[in-house]
Amino acid sequence: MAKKRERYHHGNLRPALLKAALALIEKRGADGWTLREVARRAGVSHAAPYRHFKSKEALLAAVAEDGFRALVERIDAAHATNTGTPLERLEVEGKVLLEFALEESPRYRIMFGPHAPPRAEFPSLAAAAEEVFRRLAAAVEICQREGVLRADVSPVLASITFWTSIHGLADLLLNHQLAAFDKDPAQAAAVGRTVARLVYEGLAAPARVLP
Amino acid sequence: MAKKRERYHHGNLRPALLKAALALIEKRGADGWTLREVARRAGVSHAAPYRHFKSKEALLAAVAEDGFRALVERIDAAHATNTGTPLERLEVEGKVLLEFALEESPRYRIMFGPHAPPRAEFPSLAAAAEEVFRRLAAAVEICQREGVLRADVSPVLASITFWTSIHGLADLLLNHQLAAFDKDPAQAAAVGRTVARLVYEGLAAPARVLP
DNA sequence: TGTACATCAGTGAACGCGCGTTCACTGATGTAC
DNA sequence: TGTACATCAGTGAACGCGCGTTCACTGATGTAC
Repeated sequence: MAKKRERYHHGNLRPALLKAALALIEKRGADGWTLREVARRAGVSHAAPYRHFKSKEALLAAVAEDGFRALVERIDAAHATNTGTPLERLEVEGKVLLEFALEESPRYRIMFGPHAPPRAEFPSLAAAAEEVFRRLAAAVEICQREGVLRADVSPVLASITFWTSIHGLADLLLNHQLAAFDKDPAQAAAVGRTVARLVYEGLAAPARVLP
Repeated sequence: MAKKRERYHHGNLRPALLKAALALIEKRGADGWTLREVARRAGVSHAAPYRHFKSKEALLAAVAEDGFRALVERIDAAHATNTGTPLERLEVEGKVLLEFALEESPRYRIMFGPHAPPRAEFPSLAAAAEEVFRRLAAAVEICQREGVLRADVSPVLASITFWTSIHGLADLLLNHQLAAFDKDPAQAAAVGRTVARLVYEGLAAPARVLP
């Protein structure tokens, strides 16, 4: 931040730009941020980023890509310390997803929000995202095979339902639509657990007997 | 559009600005749009909007407020032609919500997205939003009282779960994260029905007997 | 019915701003011999 | 170990742009008498 660069060559500009962009997006939002200010923050002229990214959007895509990789790492790390039942593994993935959304909201928004760069135009971004979805789908499918998630719907639809609940909750929290739980991340996590339980068990009154 | 205004006074500028803003947001996104272009589209100088809105954000808040009113109207209209069971009424609200999100996505985004104007600063916006939430919460509570939704969770948490699923699905669809269902609104509606059923009945395998 | 006048809803010029991108350039680096 | 030279990663000026907001203004409207 404060330290003035004295060398002509930065030496590490690409990652520095990504870091500066993330910090700036954190401050100004997924739009709001400017390429010139990113350069300024990296202590470099405003034209320098063009040596590393062909456009502003390409930089944004790289930020998103990094985000997907970080998310995959989180998931894998959580699995590494927790080799439980298939259902527990699915739970862990949901938990990691929600935590990531809340703790790394600027990145999350760039990965999944309206400003997400078009995956079709950035193949390496698409590949990184694929890695996340692969893990999700696999966990759901195993649960279905093991008879712990209902198997009368396709894995895709089951995954979507799962993913939908997490994303919906995360997004409402991030957009301050659930004002009651805004302040307190612990509260948010508690709501997450309850919603997860309700989606798993169903909102229907349990008294009903299945035919 | 084409018709040139000849009168000095527009006569109906406020609603014309709101309409133009909505159309522009549709085209350019919830950021992207500019006050000057809205004025241009309304066939008026770029300073004219300041007679009706104290700032760009105030105009945006008015657009959101209109959106909430339109949503309330939709809900009430749907209820008027359908006085079914409490559960059916809840279903209808969910359906209307999802339809609104998909059909009026620009408005929906401004109402619930990251660019939603802060409700605290725009009391009439907050009031309009309140009207929607009141209806949602009421429908959920009646279902709980009638024993058709589980009553072992607070109405608030049940509502959040309901709302979360709808919003999550809507937002993922709008952000093109569910690429498979992007093209076809009928498909999207079908996914909506399935997700709703899954959330109602639960994702758990039905074989399990409750203790 | 006519008129004076306050008020309202527009105009257009101006302010100050910062943006994304391009371009010709230059200083630093690293490689071949 | 030294040096020529290609390549790389920066610089800074410039282009063209449109923005949100303010201001003094003016044309139109409507109201009181």
